[in-house]
Amino acid sequence: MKDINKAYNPQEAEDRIYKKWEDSGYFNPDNLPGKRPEYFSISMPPPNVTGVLHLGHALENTIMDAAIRFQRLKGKKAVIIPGTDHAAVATQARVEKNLIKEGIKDPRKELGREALLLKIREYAENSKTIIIKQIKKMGTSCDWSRLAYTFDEKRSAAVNKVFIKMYNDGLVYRGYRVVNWSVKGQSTCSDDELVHIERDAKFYTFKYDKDFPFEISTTRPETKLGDTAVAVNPKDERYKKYIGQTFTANVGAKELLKIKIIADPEVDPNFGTGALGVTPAHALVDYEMAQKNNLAIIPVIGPDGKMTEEAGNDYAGLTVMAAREKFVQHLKDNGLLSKEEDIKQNVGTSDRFGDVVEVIPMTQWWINVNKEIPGRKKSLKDLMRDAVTIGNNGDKSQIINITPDHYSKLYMQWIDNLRDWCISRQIWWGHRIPVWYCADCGEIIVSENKPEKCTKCGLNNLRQDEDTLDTWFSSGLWTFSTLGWPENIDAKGKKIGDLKAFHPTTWMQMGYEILFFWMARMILMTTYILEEIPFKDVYIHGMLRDKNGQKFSKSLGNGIDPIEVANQFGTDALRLSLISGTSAGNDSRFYEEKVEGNRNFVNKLWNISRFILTSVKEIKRIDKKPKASTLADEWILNQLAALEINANKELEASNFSLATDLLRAFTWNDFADWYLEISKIEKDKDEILLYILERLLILWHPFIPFVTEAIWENFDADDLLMVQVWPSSAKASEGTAFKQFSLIVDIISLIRNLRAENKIEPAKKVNVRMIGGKNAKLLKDQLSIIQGLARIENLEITDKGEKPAQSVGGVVFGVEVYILMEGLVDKAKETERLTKEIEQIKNYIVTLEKKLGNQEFVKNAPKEVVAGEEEKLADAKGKVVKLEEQLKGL
RNA sequence: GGGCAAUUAGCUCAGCUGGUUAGAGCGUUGCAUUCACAUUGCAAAGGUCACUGGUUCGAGUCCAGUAUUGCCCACCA
Repeated sequence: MKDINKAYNPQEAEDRIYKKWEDSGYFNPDNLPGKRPEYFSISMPPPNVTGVLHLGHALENTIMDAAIRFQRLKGKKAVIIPGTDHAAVATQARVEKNLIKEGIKDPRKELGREALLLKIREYAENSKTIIIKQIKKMGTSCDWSRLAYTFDEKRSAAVNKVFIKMYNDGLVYRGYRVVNWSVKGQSTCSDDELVHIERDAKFYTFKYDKDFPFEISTTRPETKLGDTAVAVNPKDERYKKYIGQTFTANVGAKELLKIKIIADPEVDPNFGTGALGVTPAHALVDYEMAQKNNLAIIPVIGPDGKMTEEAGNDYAGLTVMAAREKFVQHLKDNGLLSKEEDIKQNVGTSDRFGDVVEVIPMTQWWINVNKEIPGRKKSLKDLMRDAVTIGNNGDKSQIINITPDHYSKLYMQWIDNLRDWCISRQIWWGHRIPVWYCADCGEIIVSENKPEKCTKCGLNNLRQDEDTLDTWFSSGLWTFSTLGWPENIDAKGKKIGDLKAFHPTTWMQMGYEILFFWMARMILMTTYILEEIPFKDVYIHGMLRDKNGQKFSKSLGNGIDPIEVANQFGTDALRLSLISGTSAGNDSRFYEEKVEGNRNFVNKLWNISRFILTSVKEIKRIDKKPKASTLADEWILNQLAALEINANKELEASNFSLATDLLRAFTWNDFADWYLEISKIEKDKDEILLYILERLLILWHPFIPFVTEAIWENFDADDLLMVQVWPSSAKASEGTAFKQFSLIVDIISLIRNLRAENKIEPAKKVNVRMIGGKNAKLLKDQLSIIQGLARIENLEITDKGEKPAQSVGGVVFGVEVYILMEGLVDKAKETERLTKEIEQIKNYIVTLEKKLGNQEFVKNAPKEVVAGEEEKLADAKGKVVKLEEQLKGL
């Protein structure tokens, strides 16, 4: 007899089993056994090297791994390409913060570029090591031989290539425009990197000077030193006469302000005075108005967050707040300020550095999203739209399918609002922009490596651009840069190698919070570079929250370390907790009790196996479906077949939670509670037990890979569980076995009640003549009654007489049972219900037939309406047939 | 201001294209347990599917409106 532990011990099994998987080489699709014509590839969203994995990562790993293990079992060439992300700003910000804690006041100044980069690299490498270890702990079956990093040599080469191509196509340009500037981080950030917060502000109403004809209102008086216009609504009678005029105003700036009165329909006449002071240098809207009206741009705030010389001697060098106070004082002193109100204001803050960003005009690198791509007749924006609507290049097989569907609306809305993407950053950790400036002639050379000499003047006084690229630039290339782009494009421009084998990737999962950051950028980059979509299906998962529905966050201190949970309850229990009871796109709560319950389930499965493996005569694999010799056998095999079909269906549709529900119901309720109990009485079920167990292990494997593989070790199998063949039943019938069985259960239930009420003597044998035929749905409960009975030794149910007419019968516990059909207690009720429903639908059919028989209707109604009605009719008729069959079966 | 979602048992959540008497896990209550499993078993209680209308032979499911909650976007200076 096998010796198997009483309880499953994940600590003992997990590391050993992961190593076994790794050693097998099966994480690499090239090593998978058998012919595998179809591929299934997943790019792992690379975790940032800013620290360790959190629960969200654990969720992602679980989802991805469940998907890939399922596909691997299904015989696909399945691969997860793993990797990590250098996360430019995020990582540098984190390391700088740490250094400041250690007492270095200004890390950039004190350490300099090289030394600081060294520190960050050290931190990143350390982080990477931890992250990889943690991913392994989660059981994720990714192909480590293809491990990538957004900042490694290959990915850097890809980044440079793409930048250069975009530059040559005129999509990347260098331009002087207003940017979002984090004074604290001393870097730009893109529109998406802003987090809007509401704060209290003062709203001032005043005149520029005493000669100015009317008042304006603002929350940023200090920026008024750089105003070059006032915008009013063209319909506003108060100001109509001024439109087109230019006034000069003395506000104390370096030069007199020349204020042109311009008309803009966007100006709300009812807000403030209805006149808006336009500061092109320090507000995006104002900047856009300046572009339209050809206005001067006067920066009065510098990148250091202090007032510039343009602001005038009184203000230059002051911080923004100090300048504001001073300017307001100036207005008060001169009787120019007429109102000061408290209002709520929305401001953008840097998501990484946390400070309120200043809008400042600067020369930066941009990606033009509206310009036509040479030879494509489309802009990048168009490509991004096409990918989720008509398909890339109008090819319907190149449509990205987003689950849940409504996120595609959000995506489209984002594209509509998309402006040119500012891609240069002034931080140091990241891909340096491959652009060289000639100090002698000012030539700009775009090149991957430092050119020997200037292409224009021939001198070699070249300096590389100091800036680095937005981290999402490299992330956008992820699906193809990890598959060997650009080497894997041959001379004819055809894909070869991994790129051919696995791109477009099959499936992608991500949280909705990076839909714009990442998904959108991947679509942009991939459709542009490869003229292909990056992935066919995107599964959007929700966010995990704590027990009270709060977000997990460092500041709240409610974080849960997934590794700790895995250590305590086992990785399988953790995985099951993350994936069950959730649905795509919706947030879910995570709490310990849930994990505990799943730990219990994992243990249950372990014990089911323990029971089977220790009680069978010989542990062996059963290839062919065993023959059912009793009703119970027939029933459970039928249930299993149904499970195989339905679990497969749900998994194909990425309904992970539904699949686990089905599996759990079968495993615990049908198989353990019920069939195993019967097997203790009805003997000789070794084959069926082993057959079901084997299949159950495969079906469960995508979700709880460790325990299933651990149990599998007891089979004398020639290969790992992870590469077995996914069972696929062609069909399951609800056939007679199912019905008969539920009837038998009902009988036993009735007898038990009669005994309990002393209507029959407990020891007396009974002849079954009728049944309390309630409802098949109660089956579950009734099955457990059987189990209860199974423990009563003296119970015997027989009908030694001849088999009654109009009866069904079968063998339970080795006892023959016959049930008279005519005595069904609930037959009348059921008949009534069915009759009523049939009648209802028949009425409907008559209505429909009348409608379709009406020539007028058929002639006048649109084709699809008629077709729809016909479909409804067929549907209804089918239902009647089904119901009538049911009625007959009673 | 614009948009997207959610509202189902005490709690956390499922419920696919409308079709038997709306489900699970946890929790609660009672009972059992030398049996593979106390990380157990059995049973019970617990729901006008937010509200109001509509479509339909039939609505938790589709539509409209209301309320509440959450999220995203946005230049009210």
